[in-house]
Amino acid sequence: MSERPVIRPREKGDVPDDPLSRLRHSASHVMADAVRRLRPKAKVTIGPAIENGFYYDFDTEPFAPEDIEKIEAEMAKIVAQDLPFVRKVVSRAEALRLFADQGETFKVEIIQSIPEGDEISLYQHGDFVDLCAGPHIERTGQIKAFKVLSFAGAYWRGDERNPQLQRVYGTAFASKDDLKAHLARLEEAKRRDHRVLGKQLDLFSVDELVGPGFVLWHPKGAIVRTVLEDMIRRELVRRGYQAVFTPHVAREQLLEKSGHMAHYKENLFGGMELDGQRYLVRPMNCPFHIAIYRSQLRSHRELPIRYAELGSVYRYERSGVLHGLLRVRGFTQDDAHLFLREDQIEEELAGCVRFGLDILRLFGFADVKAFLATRPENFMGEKAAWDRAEAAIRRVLEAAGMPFEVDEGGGAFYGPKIDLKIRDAIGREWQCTTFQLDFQMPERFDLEYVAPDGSRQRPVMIHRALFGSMERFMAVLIEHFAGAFPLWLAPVQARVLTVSEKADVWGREVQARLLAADLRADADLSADKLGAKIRRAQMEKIPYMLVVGERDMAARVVSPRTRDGQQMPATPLDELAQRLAAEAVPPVLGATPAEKKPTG
RNA sequence: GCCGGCCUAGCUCAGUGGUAGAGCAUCGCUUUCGUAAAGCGAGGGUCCCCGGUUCAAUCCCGGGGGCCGGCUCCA
Repeated sequence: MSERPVIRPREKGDVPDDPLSRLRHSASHVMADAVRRLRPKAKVTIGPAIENGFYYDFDTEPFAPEDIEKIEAEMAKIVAQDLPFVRKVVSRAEALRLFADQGETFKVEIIQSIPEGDEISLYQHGDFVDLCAGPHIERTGQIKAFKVLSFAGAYWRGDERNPQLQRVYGTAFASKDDLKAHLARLEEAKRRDHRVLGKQLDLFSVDELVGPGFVLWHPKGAIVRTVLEDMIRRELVRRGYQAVFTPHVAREQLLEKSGHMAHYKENLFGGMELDGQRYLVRPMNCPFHIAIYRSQLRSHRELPIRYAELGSVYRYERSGVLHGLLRVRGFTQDDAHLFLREDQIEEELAGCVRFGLDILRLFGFADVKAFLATRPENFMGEKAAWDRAEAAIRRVLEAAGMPFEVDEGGGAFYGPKIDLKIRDAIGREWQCTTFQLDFQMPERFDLEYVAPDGSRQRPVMIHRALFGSMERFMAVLIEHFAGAFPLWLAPVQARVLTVSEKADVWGREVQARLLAADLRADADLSADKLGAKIRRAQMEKIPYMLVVGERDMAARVVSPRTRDGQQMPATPLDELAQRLAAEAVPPVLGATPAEKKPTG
């Protein structure tokens, strides 16, 4: 099963034509004009509006950071001139001549790729003419709020075999306030960056010596992960899954059989040869679970079989793509493989979707969208089976009342799949959960079960992961909660803060009582003043700060304060311990699962 | 992998062709304090690594590594 990428909002294909996109598209023309004024030799290519702004790609020398202001200043002049955008339809020959004369070889290439018979239009403002389908705003003066954001290398037509161009990113909004709000959102996202918070909160690190893309979970990060894992394990049992453990290394033949050697070779990690045998570190768990399935003859009565494992896998990812916990080279999937009869597809998928939604809701991810990827050109297996499977998926999603989009032909060659996308606290979308139907692996491994009539039948597989990977989900959670984990997840749930040394005895007793109530509690008995202790605890985003001074000690109470700065009335220790313990229990999942236990 | 930027104390960052600094953290002493930083003092550096230029390199040049923004990729 693949670890799915983050879906960063991005336009592709169709040209959007809402007013804001139109404004941004026009702003990209103005930017291209500005760059051409600054660098007459720069060749222009394309410059579309995108989700939160626009970009334009140029064939020119790389830009330097100080070019941002220069380009902005030049753009401001063009805006101030309030030039009209003029549309003009020209013949193919005219267009070709115009851009060829200017040496705009990329534009010439674009014109040549426009289907014969399509209208070719130009948009001009001032002296700047661009090949463009439009539409645009009326005048440059309408661009009231814009900003050049960054530079990047980008390949011509997005193909890395093509020359690399210089991309300039910018954004534009209808008003200065909107722009300001957007820049504030960018700041907020930066503030929540899991890489920054991971360091500040001492959750994890990546060490150059250990290797890029390999995560070291520090004690506090390990607590969060353990809580998540415990919750998963508990739910797996409730839903009829069986936990298995399998090795992280295997003989090369296993991955040859699974097709990974052929289809996944460039991502395989660390081959080694021992005793004349070649071994590889695993990039996926499925072949191992399949090996367990194959260890004995299976009856139709046993199905569905659901093997689950928090399976660590290693994949070589190109160095430039690594990113915090979101894109790593070693990670642990909350993986499971279901082996079923074809007539069980619908019910099992429904169970998977329910399971996934239940889990996601625990973290406050209520806005979940599904994406159904259907049969691609080079599909494997029988068309009729695909049709049945896709129909089953649609029924499942409809029954679950889930909005879903269809990605026609976007499925893997071995089967259709469903991905769930969640929206986090500041509106960004992430994809973690995935369910993939697989007709191919059972074939490759010649999996069978004995049908009621005694015949040997081939099972279908479902690969599924709910968190996707522990690493990725952790990153999403850190950013979603901005590091302030809910009580049940917080590495330190409560910290005792003594006002002075005189309360140390009581402070220790309070901590002991909390520990006895299964709370993750520590105590700050340092010689610092209370204000400093509070500040430290605040920065660690500890949910409860329990202030104890001499007054509290005398009354056998504690004075709690929450991390949102709220002071609560002094509370007797026992009462507080019970209350916090009750509040710290991991949330219970929804309806009792309907899945039946596999018969043993 | 590709384009660009960056790498200085544990962390965040100043800085210079003549081998280096701040704040926080750490350690010691003083302070015993009631809701977001008490005071004083001390220790701490292969200025990412390897080569080159130079009388002299943390600084300039070349190569390598890592990180960051993108691109490409993510069966």
